[in-house]
Amino acid sequence: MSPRPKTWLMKSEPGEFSIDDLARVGREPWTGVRNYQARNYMRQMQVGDTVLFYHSNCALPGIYGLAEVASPAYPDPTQFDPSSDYYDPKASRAEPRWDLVDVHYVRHLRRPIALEEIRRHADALGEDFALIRRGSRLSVLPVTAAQARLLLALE
DNA sequence: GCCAACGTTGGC
DNA sequence: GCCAACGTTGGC
Repeated sequence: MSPRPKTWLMKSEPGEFSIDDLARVGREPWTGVRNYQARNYMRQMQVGDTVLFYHSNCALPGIYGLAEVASPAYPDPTQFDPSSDYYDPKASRAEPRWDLVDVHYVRHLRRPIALEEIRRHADALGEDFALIRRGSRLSVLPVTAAQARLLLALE
């Protein structure tokens, strides 16, 4: 049994869904993850785990806020919806492929922690930090307690 | 089971 | 908008 709560980092394009959007709605199902490794990490999540909310594909990529896992993993309904961008014709309700968790808003960071700043601490963060591992595009990834402490100390 | 082609991610 | 890196697909 690993210590709880754990910390995770989840990426979202702010043009699609930003920390401001999460603050407005309060709670949101994290739809659209279509990568097996990211899905498997969501399956490991437990209610109460901390989420570092990361903005990708934007002017200043980085961590913008904190959220919390609000549900255990369950099938992502968008995989069944032919009108959704995330529809997966190979998934069925009997045999779903993709899971998600709900997250709820905790707070904005006092200031964003930019990717560029995070990179400057690459040595301390270590090789296992997938966010800055070369070539890694994982959109859901685990953060160790030490890494989380270091990152949040930058705020 | 190999691997080329293709689509996607995401920083810059 | 470019492009490197990666994951998936499908022909063989």
